[in-house]
Amino acid sequence: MESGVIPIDDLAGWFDLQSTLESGQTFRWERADGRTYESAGGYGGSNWYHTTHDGEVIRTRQRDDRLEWEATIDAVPVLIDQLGLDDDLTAIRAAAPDDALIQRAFDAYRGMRIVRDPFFPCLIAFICSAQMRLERIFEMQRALRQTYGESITVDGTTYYTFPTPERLAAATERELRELRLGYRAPYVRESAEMIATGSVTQETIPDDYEGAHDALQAFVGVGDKVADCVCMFSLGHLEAIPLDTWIQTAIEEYYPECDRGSYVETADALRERFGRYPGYTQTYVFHYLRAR
DNA sequence: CGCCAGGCTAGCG
DNA sequence: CGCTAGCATGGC
Repeated sequence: MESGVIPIDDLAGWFDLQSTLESGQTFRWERADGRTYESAGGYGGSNWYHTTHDGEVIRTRQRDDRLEWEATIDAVPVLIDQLGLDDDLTAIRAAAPDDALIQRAFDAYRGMRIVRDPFFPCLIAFICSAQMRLERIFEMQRALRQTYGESITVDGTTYYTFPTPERLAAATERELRELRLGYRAPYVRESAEMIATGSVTQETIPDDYEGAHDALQAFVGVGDKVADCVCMFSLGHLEAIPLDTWIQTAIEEYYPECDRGSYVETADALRERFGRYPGYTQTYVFHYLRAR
């Protein structure tokens, strides 16, 4: 394995690996101790995480101002791209609206960044996310990897890639239900099939946010909210504001005048309140409300 | 037991 | 268009 260090002092606005990976943005990084989501360690912990990318294994952990990595490739460009290390978090933090809830959320998780996941695993994870707790979404993705992914053994440890669209399309609904995907099983299978057959793919999704938000809903199991999650956590549209149950609660309690009835109009109204980087504000507020 | 969790689909008016 | 029943599973 190759290895290296990314100095965090070189990044604008600090970095926190644990809150970035355990805030419900991504479900493709496993913590080496096998646990997930705030259990054991608390934020700023120095746990190892691992994932696979293009058939290569990447491990990383943070120790204070050093992001250490070990991988079967040079992981630096992958980490920079997928962990948002190029985002100017100093400017994003400075532009956060002067609003009590938003300021508290940004202060609570300094260094949390928005991930950029590969398209297919992101799509499948958020199709699975409907009416599910974060821990269960993670368990479902792990089950998909271990059942349909390819195994890679490095230094005596076995890792699993995320399955290809073709492999998931070839699974049966019954098999997917046996992995406890519930009513999401046919959504996963059919959406994978759409990509495998080429009827809708990442390449057919428009480049602009609104076009992408609409086009993604051609997939089965993808509505306004899941489309916004894929826009933000894979396609880089940081103006997306997924309206989930936690954000709906925030609207009721803090921004009732933003409730315009429909999803799109409410999201537009909330964008006016969330400042220059709406997706970052949304991600911090979501995580703050959910994890407090 | 009931309620809820990063909602969506299909069917109706 | 908007509205709603039904949908799997597991934690509390």
